Amino acid sequence: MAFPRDPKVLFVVSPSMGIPIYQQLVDQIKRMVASGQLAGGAPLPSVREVAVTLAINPMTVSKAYSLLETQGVLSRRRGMGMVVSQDATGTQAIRDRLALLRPTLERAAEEAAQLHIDHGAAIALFEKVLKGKR
Amino acid sequence: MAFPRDPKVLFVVSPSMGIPIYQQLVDQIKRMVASGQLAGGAPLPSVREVAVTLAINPMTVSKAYSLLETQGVLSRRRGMGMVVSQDATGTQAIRDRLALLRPTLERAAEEAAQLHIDHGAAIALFEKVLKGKR
Amino acid sequence: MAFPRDPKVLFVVSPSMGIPIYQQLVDQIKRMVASGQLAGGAPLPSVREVAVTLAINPMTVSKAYSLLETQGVLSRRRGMGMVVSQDATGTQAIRDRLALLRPTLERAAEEAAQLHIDHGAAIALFEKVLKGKR
Amino acid sequence: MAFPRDPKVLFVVSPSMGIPIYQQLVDQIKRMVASGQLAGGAPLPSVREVAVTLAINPMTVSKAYSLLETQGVLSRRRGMGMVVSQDATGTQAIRDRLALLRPTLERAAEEAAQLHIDHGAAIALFEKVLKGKR
DNA sequence: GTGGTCTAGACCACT
DNA sequence: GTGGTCTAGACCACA
Repeated sequence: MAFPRDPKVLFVVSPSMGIPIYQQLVDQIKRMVASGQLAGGAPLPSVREVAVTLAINPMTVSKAYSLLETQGVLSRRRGMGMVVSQDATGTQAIRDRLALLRPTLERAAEEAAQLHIDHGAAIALFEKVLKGKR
Repeated sequence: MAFPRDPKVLFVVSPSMGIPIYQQLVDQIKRMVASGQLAGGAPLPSVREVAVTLAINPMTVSKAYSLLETQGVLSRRRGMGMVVSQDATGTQAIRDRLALLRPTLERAAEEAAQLHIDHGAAIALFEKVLKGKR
Repeated sequence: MAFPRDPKVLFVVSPSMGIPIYQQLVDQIKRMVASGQLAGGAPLPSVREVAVTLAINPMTVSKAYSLLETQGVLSRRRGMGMVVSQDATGTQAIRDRLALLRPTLERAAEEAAQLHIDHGAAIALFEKVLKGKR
Repeated sequence: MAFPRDPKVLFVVSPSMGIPIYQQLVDQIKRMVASGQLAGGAPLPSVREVAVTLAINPMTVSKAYSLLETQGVLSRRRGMGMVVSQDATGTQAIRDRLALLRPTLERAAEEAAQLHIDHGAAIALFEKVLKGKR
């Protein structure tokens, strides 16, 4: 049990949703890194563990991890599985949390424009939704 | 009291984008109905016409129209083309423009929460993005 | 006004239903002949009149009349429009009302079999539906 | 506890008949779900398999499956094929076998009324037809 | 003229 | 392996 502490990381996926499972994992891990929930060097649960827990295909988890490795967010520690990169350029880029939020807001702005919803109404709705979140 | 001839309805699609063409058409028509640009009873350009104009396959257009028909947004006038449903429940649901915008904003709120971005910062970013739209 | 009495015949069609309009007209007229509501020699409303009343295309009415003429149910009286055939073989065949009802019941029996509904339950449901009709 | 492998599900279609092939498939699968022959979670033969077996185009099969998915009868397991929805509202509605039979019987009752056929005669004919089915 | 159906075959995304 | 998307082109039914 000399492993680097129990990685109490939990992922959630919604199968049969529009977004691919591997993509949901990638986004989720990025957000956890950005918010500091996953610090540099922190270990990630093994591919097999995630696969069993979420009842998904191991290859799907592997694809997510590989993608994040390519992007420099995760590193492969031989014999120890994946860990969050210490301060690689990849991780650096993710630290800008606003940048991660922007794409979705841009899509919302696009939709608002096409629906002829003015800025005030759109912002009001966003505020309402944010408050409803908790 | 003649019918609004020459349906000057124009669609735009971005091929080679991630979103399927038929889906782009579906979303676009829904927004046009929602914004009142396409009123109840308004005729839609024929499948062939759209296909030629956008240089896509008629079946792709047909698929979009069929989907909208099952959703109650469009009605088929046998041998006479498609028209926007008069006041079907489907169309009704679409009339609420804010409701159409909400899902995306909810996703944004969800992401903001996971990123530990506070409400003020999120709203500020949304305002910035909205202004950037034009 | 020397026309053979006002043909108080009324047709009903449900547009945007599965069954073609001309077919609905054909079936309806056959049933009216079978039940005696339209006796031999009785005049039918003109193509134009039916088309205007039901707000459908005259060609559709014409197609129904022509089909019935081919089948010997109607006859074309020059200058007088269509009338029910006096006792042509076509009309004769229609006089068997049960035969007209049979196809639909056969389809029902087919469906009941595929649904594994036994005869007793199917008949019980039919009785219930018949009583509900009035 | 292994999944019910070898889905011995067989479909039959009559090409060159009036009813579209995809519609025949849809109806057939609905009846199989209704009669319990296809339980919730049961896997369906792959699009390609059905296409080869019935010697029809994969897209035709795909269209049937897609329709049943939008109706909530089937679910897509990403990359793993289609299965019968566990207990979706769509499936639920189908479980009532009598309800599936009713529309046809109502049409028959309607026709009987228009033909002035009394209830007794109509039921007698239905019994006769049912017996003739086997 | 309208939309609907089907085919044959290619390519892509997900697991 | 799975289903999804799109194409090009043919034929049919309806009004």
